[in-house]
Amino acid sequence: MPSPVLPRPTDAELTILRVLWAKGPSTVRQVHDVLASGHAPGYTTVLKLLQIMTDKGLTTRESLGLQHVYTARRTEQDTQRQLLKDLLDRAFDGSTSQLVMQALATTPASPEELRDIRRLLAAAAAPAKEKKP
Amino acid sequence: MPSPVLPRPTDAELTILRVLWAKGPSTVRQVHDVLASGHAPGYTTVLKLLQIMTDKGLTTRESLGLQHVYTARRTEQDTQRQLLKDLLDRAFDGSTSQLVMQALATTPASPEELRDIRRLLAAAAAPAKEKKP
DNA sequence: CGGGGCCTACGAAGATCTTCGTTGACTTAC
DNA sequence: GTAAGTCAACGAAGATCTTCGTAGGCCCCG
Repeated sequence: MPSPVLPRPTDAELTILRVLWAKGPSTVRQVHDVLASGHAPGYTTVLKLLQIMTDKGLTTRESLGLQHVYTARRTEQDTQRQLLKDLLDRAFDGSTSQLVMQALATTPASPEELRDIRRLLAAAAAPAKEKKP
Repeated sequence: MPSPVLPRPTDAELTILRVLWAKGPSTVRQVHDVLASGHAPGYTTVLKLLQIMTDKGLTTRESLGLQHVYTARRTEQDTQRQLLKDLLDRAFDGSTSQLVMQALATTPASPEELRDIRRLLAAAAAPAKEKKP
């Protein structure tokens, strides 16, 4: 039985996870190649991180011939929510509205983003209507 | 001139900062007493953290007789924005609207919060009216 | 067969974070 | 003036995070 509650991914782990989310299940080589840019970790570093993440339960691993294919265990959205929840508790005393306000104050959202958010707000305000038959 | 860019506070540091924000400039003793609950760090731990934070520039220190009084260097809001910006870049690919949507999806905001957010949205959506070229 | 190129595994170094024990200085109470 | 309490400083232990070097296995190409 894996762990029911997964730890918060560290910075380096999150970097790896983002590749897995973007590219889907990948080998160490594939992840490493995607990250190949200015300040990229070495191949064995990526390998080690994926091993550790698999130990922690953040990823799963299957053998494909010689290589191993790693898959993110939680979706990007779930992880985003976990990180937000964590930040909410640690820095915003649980106040979602404060968090949202600071977020909007920090980066002036584009009109499209504002529209999206407004739409979401409308949905959040009237969740009862979303009942499925 | 101090440091132009302060490091992201760690978890334990944030715990201390929250006390400083809530109570204002405080001595080690005062911070420690506020934290006195189930899983609170010892006195010397709080002291050490405040020393480190002062080294990093997260706090400042003045002598008051024998004791030292520590003050948070950045406001709570500034720090919240820093943390949000950081999370935005690390986990949301810079998309504020995605972040806001996840935040709202995670914790169903209360009607009051929704109203606050809507009001903020209105303000954010119409900043152009303030500008008169 | 033998070498070069893949791959995983392992261990360990170095950095950072969190914690606290101990020490020595000063202050107050007897 | 001595004892008990409070305080800052220091060092170091233990945990975690990030990085990589090295070793060994497998495969293909000559």
